[in-house]
This record gives sequence, C-alpha cells and structure tokens, in this order.
Amino acid sequence: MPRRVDPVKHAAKRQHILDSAAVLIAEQGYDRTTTSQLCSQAGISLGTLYHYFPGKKQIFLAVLTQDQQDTATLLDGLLDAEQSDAVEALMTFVQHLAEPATAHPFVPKLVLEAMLQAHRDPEIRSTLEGAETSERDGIRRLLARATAAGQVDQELNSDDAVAWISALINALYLEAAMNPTFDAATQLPLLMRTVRGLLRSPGKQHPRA
Amino acid sequence: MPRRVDPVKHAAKRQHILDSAAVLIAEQGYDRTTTSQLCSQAGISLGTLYHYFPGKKQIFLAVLTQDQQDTATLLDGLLDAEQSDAVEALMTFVQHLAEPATAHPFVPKLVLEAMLQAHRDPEIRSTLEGAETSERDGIRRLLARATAAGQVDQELNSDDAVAWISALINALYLEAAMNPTFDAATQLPLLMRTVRGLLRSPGKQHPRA
DNA sequence: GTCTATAAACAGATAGAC
DNA sequence: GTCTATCTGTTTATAGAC
Repeated sequence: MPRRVDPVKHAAKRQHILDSAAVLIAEQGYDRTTTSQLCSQAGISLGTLYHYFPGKKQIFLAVLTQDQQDTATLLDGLLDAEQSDAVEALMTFVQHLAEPATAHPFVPKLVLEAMLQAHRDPEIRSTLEGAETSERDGIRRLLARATAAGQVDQELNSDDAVAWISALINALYLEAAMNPTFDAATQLPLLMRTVRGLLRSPGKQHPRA
Repeated sequence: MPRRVDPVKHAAKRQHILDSAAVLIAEQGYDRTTTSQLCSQAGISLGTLYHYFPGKKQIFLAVLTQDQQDTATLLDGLLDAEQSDAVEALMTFVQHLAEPATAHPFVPKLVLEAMLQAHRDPEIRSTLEGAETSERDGIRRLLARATAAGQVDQELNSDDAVAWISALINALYLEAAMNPTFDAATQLPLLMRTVRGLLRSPGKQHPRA
C-alpha cells in the first residue's frame, strides 16, 4: 500500500528548488535574492515554495548543508588512506579541498557568500562550523605526520602553517569568485606550488625521499 | 565676511557619518544595514542624514572612495622609491598593501564587503576598479625588475605570479575578516615568507646578492 | 500540491514644521 | 540644519480557492 504520490517526487522537486536557489544566491547574494526570484528561477509559485520550505533562510541553510556533506565525505576518505610520502598525502588533501572551486563558476561565489553570512548569522555559522573544523583538523594531522618525517621546516609553527594552508585554499575561492580573469582550474597547480614553498625551509632544500 | 557656519563644520559632520557608517557596514554588511541604523549610529535623524548624502548607496561609495585614496597615495610613494634589491622593493610594496588589514578588525571586513558588492553592483565595481588595477600594476612592475635581475625563478609565469601575490594579500584580509583566531598582525610575517617561497625556484636556492 | 490574492512589516526616501 | 511625520514600494509570509 503506497503512500499516495510522495516518495521520490517530493524529494526531487525539493532538490530542484535547492539547485536553482544555489545558483541565484551565488550570483546575487542571500540578502538581495527575494523569495519571488527563488520561485521564478525554480519555475514554481510562492505558495508552492512555502509548501517545500518553511522560509527563505531554511532554503539557504539546506543549500549549505548538502555542500557540507559532500565535503565531509571527501575528507573522511582521504584521511583514512595511508600513503608513504606524508607531504604528498597532505598535498593530495589540499588539492581535494581546493578542487570544488574549479568545478563551476558559481561554486566559489556560493562558498564566499556562505562565509560572509556565517560571520553575521549564528545559525549559518553553526551550520558551517563543522566543515571548517574538520577541514583544518585534517590539514593539521597530515602536517604533523609530514613534520615528524622531517619533510617540513622545523622552525615553521604548526598552527601558523595550518592557518596559512587553509588561507591559501580560501584565497583560490576568493579570486575565483571575484576576479574574472582568474581561472581556478589553471591556477590550481600554482596553489600547490605555493603550499610546497610555504612548507619548505627558507634556507634549505626540501630533502627528497 | 564669512559664509555663515558651513566651512569646516559641514565636512567634519560628513566625515563623522562616514566613519560610523564604515564600522556598521563592515560588521553587518551593506544590505543588512538600514538607513535608520546609519542614523542612530551617527547620532542624527533620518532627515539630517539625507541632508548630507543623497542616498544610502552614496554613503557606501563615499566610504570606499576615501579608503581608496589612502591606498593610492601609499602606492605612488612606494613606486617612486628606487631600491638596490628588486625583490626587497617588491616585498616592501607587498607589506604596505597588506598592512591595513592589521590596523583595526573592521578594516578587513569592510574591504571584503566591498569586494563582494563590487561583484554585484557596477557603480561599486567601477569605484574599486582603479585601486585594484594600480595595485596589480605596481606588483607587476616590481616583479619585472626582480625577474630582470635574475632574483626570481625564470620558469614562473609573470601573470600567474602577480595573480597569486595579489591573492595572498587578499587571503590575509579574508582570514582576518572571517577567522576569529587569526591575528593579521601576527600572521603578516608568514605572508611575507609565503610570497618569497612563491618567487623562489622549487629546485634552486634564491641566489643571494 | 499548486495556485492567486493578500496581509503585515519594513525598507528607502521625502515633506515640511521648527 | 535638524527634526518628526509620512509616502511609496517591496519583502517575507499566510489564507484559502481549486
């Protein structure tokens, strides 16, 4: 005995609303995007929108939550993997964190909008906090392994290094979102190079193998 | 025969409105900040605000313009100065571009808000464009000098390098604005170190003098 | 489930008294 | 020059017909 028509159809439409909302909010920003625009973009009316979501803010939170789950899944897989070269493991992790910025132009814009709004709205902040923490934590653990293996400049403060590797990844998102001449996919290798430069001692060669 | 009461008093009050507006907009964002809030923060009424400015947007533009003038003046002075070591000249320039981020917590927040809004509003974009262009142009010229002097990795693409030095400076502003545990003043030296790491060849020592 | 019509609150901006 | 009172349009959200 099936439950009328709901099962997948409802979830699919909900997802469709979320997808179109993500693009619109990325382009215009959360504050400037009206619920009416959200409706016309999704091809539905106001009444229908409020049938699927209790309010505008919840739509934004739902958009952020699904992105967060993608990232979390990605990170967990990478942290489990054992690799011989600790620096290369760290670099792989960094690359995977940076890669979404190259997927589609709206992605870095959405990430940046989320970061800004998180700074102003407690609800959005707590939604994002988990992802950021696990991101930094992953970097920290992999960096510790690389340092223990003597592959990183001993004088480089661990907390500072984590902060700056994280900052460099954020910089890729920032430039991809703001600078029209900046192509994230092309610039990704240079991000990797810069991270390596940060880890390497200023006065010494990185000891290979 | 003096002109009634206007001369300095008007300019001083205008400036006071701008100063309080800058802090408020930095904290809340432009869209979330209402004209009423701008008034109560400045200690005046709505009617008075519109006596000094034609509208909300013009207040924001005025805030950005004055910041821009400070930066432009700073850059010009640095570009004129001749220095023996070309890399050091570049590093001095980078440091001066990054330094405002360490001045007061609201400064990086305001800069970031401006960058976001510039991406969405043509008027704000054109107001900011001049500053960004002269910033990148300064980096480009100083980098060219350093490259000509053989102090920079020959294989490093010039445009990429400019983009990433600029991105690193923006990263300092971004982290200072978003990350409460990130102290811009403390992290400035590490920014300098990272820029040096970027310029240095991955396989060779930076040839000193 | 989806729509149209509408309520309730609030935004930016103006009028005009003092 | 500065204020209070008010206009006008828009925004989020709800009611209720189909």
